Amino acid sequence: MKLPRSFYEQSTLDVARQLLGKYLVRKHHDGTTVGRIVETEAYVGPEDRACHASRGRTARTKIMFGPGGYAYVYLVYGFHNMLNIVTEAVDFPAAVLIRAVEPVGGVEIMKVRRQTEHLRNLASGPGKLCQAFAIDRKLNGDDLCGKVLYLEDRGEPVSQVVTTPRIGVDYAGPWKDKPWRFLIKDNEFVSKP
DNA sequence: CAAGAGATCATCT
DNA sequence: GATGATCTCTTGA
Repeated sequence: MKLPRSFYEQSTLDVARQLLGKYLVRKHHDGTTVGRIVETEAYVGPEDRACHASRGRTARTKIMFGPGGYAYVYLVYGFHNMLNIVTEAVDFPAAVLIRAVEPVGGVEIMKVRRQTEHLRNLASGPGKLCQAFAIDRKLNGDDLCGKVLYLEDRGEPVSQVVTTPRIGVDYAGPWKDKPWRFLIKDNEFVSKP
């Protein structure tokens, strides 16, 4: 049920695709929050200029050079935390950004954290999702095979998957057009169609 | 509803 | 010193 290390050690595009329909579980002293993943993006290796690790191994990116199945959490724009799942083998830097989930458990906690009553606005975007699930940089490097933050397979197949270019990476030159964003078709909880 | 501005800070040059 | 893997609010039809 809980996804094992071997799941994360597959190729990044496969992991990004297969994460759709899986469940994100976050244990916190306020309570547990659970969401069904409906949108992901792949950031693949040293060549991909949209991937932070394309600028080399630094204090921030070193986690991506480690083994799969660890959390890479960082802050963008001074406000928003982004949750990524490190993939592939040691020394191949890659990760999958979790962009949106459908709220499933702990919805009341999410409403308080997000200051909204609207289910569709709780976790429909990478920054919103982190706020709803109380994920911040303190979770950077956390082991997803542990007990605080992990993913579950509940045996639910995903009907149809759509791919698009990734969001917000116009600076990435030829890499910006790669169809490496994955969404569940017609799902109302994605960040944008 | 669509478009645009502003917020704010860790990270790398 | 510049720059984001974003969000929210305001503005104007």
